[in-house]
This record gives sequence, C-alpha cells and structure tokens, in this order.
Amino acid sequence: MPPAKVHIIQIKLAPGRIAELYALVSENPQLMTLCPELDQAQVVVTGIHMRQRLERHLDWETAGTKAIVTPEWLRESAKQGILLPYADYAAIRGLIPRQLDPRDASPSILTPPSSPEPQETLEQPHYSSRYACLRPCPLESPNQELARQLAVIRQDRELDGNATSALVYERATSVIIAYPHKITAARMNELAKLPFMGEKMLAKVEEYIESGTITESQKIAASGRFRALSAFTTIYGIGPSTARKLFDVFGLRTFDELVAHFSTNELPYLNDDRSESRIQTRAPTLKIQAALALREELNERIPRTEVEAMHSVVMAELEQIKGGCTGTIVGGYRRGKAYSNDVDIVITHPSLANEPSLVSDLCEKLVNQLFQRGLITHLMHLGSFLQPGAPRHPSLSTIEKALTVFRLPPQLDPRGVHRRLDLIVVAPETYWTAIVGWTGSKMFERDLRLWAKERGLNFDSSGITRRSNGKQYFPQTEEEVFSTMGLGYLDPTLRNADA
DNA sequence: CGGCTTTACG
DNA sequence: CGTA
DNA sequence: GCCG
Repeated sequence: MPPAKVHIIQIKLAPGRIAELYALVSENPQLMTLCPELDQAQVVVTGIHMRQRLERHLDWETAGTKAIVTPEWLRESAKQGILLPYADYAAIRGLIPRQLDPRDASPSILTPPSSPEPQETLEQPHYSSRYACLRPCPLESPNQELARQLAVIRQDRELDGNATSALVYERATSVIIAYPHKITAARMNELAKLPFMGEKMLAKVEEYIESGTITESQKIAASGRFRALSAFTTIYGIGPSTARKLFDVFGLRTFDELVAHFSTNELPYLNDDRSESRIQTRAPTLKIQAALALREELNERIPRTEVEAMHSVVMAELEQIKGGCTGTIVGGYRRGKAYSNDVDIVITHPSLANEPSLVSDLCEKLVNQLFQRGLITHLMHLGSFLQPGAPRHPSLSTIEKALTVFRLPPQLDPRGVHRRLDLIVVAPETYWTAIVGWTGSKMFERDLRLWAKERGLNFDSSGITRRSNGKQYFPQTEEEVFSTMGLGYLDPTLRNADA
C-alpha cells in the first residue's frame, strides 16, 4: 500500500502542534506523505469538530470520500508505525471516516467533478526546506538557547558590516529554530543533512551541545566594542556604520556621551530643518536627538492588549475620514507574539480600487488627522504623492506607508508611552500581498522573494508579477498568495523564521 | 566562483 | 546610510 | 559561510 496522502488543516490547531504534526508526517515517509492540496488528500487531519466549520474548507460530499480525523490519529499512527483505523479517530460527529481503498490510492483522483484545472502540486512545507517560507516555524523552539548564541555571532558580523557572513548565521539559526526536536549529540547526523549546516556551523553546534556555550559567542558578548555598538544601534536612525563611526572616530562609549555628541551634531542626512520656521501642520521628523530621548520608550515592548487598543483608536479616526475601511494588524502581532516591538496596520477600502491617488490621499489624511489629535507625535516617512511627470508607471503605486511615532490618548494610557506605528494604505487588489508582505518575519519574506525570483516571479507587497512579461497576479485570499507562487500555505503563527 | 530580497524615501 |  |  502506498503512503497515505495526508493534508493538515492548520486552523484550530496551536502553532506548536502544527509544526509537530508536520514533523511526524515527514518522519514517516513509508506511512504517509504530505498533500498540500486538500482536494487530493485521502486523509485530512483537523482540530475542527463542527460540521459547519469543516464546510468552510471542504464540501460535505467531498468530506465523505476522505478520512477526516483528529491529530491523535496522526500522533498514534506515527508512534506505532502503522496507519491506525480512521473510524477510531473521527474528527466530526456524524461523519464516519472512510477507510481507504488501496485501489484508488495511486491514480491522482478518480472522481473529480469539481477540479477543473490540473493545477500543479504545491511545494509542501517541511522543516528541512532550504527556504524559510517553506519551514513551519512556531514562536517557541526547543533550541532557543542555541539560536540565541548563534544570533550573537550574526549580530557581530552585522555590526562589522559583514552582511554576507551575517546572512549565513541568520539562515542557519532559522533552520535550527524550525527543527522540531531538541538538538542532541544523537541528532547531529540528522542536523548535518539540513540546509546551511556546513562544517563551521556544525562545529559550533557541537561545541554548544558538549559545553553549553559557544566560545566565539561568549567572547563577542564580553567585548566592549560589541556591547557599545549593540547599544548604539538600539537608537532609531543609528545603524552599524554610524555606530562604528561614533565608537571608532568620536570615541563615544555611553549613552550620556551620545547625548552630548548629538546636542551639537546631527547626522547630515537627517539635518533637514527647512520646515522649522513654518507653523507646524505636519508631524516633525524624528531626529537622532529625539530618538535618543525616546529610546527607552520606543524599545519597550507592546503587549497585545495595547496593540489592539492602538488599532481601535486608529480605526475610529479612520471611520471619520472614510467609512467602511478595514484595518488589519500585521507584523509580529499577527504571528502570535505576546509582545510587539511596533505596530503595523494594513488599511484598505473598496473605493481605492485602481485609484493610486486615493490611496495616497487617504494615507495623508489619516496621518494629518492623527497628528491634529495629538496621537502621532513624529513622522519618519510618508509615501510619495506620485508627482506627475517624473515617476515611471509600473502600474502606479497602489500602496503607501507612513512610519510614525504614536501615543495612546491619556484615558487609554496614562503613561503616554511613545510607540512605533506603521500605517500601510493599499488598494484592495493588493490587499492580500500586502498582508503577506507585512506579516513577516524578515527571513520569511526574504526567502519568499528568493523563491519567487527563482521561479520567474517577482513578489512584493503590492503584487506578484511575472518577470518575463510583467503579467500581474492579484490573489483574492492569503492562501492564493501562496498557491500562486506554488507554495503550500503556512499559518501566520508559523512564519517566525527569525531568531 | 557568483549569489545571497527588495527598493523608494528622507 | 538607515528604515520598512 | 554555504549553495548551485
């Protein structure tokens, strides 16, 4: 009997559990294989128990042709090394899972009344994939501490301006946190088969297993220069290059020295004071001095309840400008993080369809109104207003962003902590690519673009285009964003590919 | 040995 | 150069 | 530093 084709419905399953289930399937190839297409699956593993809920994914008649089972079936089958009877693990009351007939296992599908297109199969997510966008990666990993120590080396390379070396550690770390088992000496053989695990990386992992620490990480973490550069780059607007200059050229070591330095100096490319004399109708730009003063607040993490409060406040103001907008919180919040570093909201409205000028209008109006209300205190970036004449016309810009500093009104936050808030306004046709593009994580997005590029596509937040002919795709659901690029779907909570 | 995501804005 |  |  060929392996059973198993599809996992991610909805209603905890992120950690989803990753575990994927791992179980992958580890038992003789028993079962992953099937990214629900239509073609023989066995469907789901946490759903209600018929109506299931019917959002699968029509009732089709469901009757498959075995719809609970995750326990998968776990027990993997443990015992056999395909256990489906009927004992029915997920839905009143739907007896069908026992598979070996005869219809091999041909792809026997009765496909509702499968018009051949639709090539999607690449299935797996922790051994070379692409972060194909590795299910929950927030918590059994290898958190190892990842943390490797991340020290990565950051050191980054601070030294060695982006390429940093990238390797970033990728290796990403693979390690997607690996669903605690890495031990017994697992080294398997680890060595994973992508980006080369000679040097494995040596470091081995050292960690044996001693609990990586010498190089320890040494870096103890270095005064590393500590200073890390501290300096926590300030918004100071990156590796500026931090090195401040340390090496100006000899600065502490925040107090930074404050003194910037009370008489400003970075040249942030030194635009032309608006100073005019009456302030626009939020001031955040310059280094202000960023230094706000450093502690901006680095304070934001609990989910407060992220939601910020969203509510923004949506209430938006409703006054244009009724019926939708605004979705993306970023780390959408990936399930308990605390966020900033808040990203993707906003759209039906009337913005194919109207780039309305997109930027709405973005500007929203920012102005929030500034008038005292809610936005600083502005780092406002999307351009597509000047007639100069700009090119790659389908115009149907996406605008405003990078801001925001404070909740005193009733909602007596402390009035300054928070980073990004507002992204998009036309409805680019809504779903914007959602995927702004949900992250960073490594996930990089590999999404790399995957697309290697397949002749270009992915960005404002759409998917074929590189050869410029043909544009506008997916109508998040799943469609993935399937358009030939990727199996991954729940947002499984896109935590960064250390 | 070349490539490593993407690219406009300030 | 720094940021998303 | 690792991959193709």
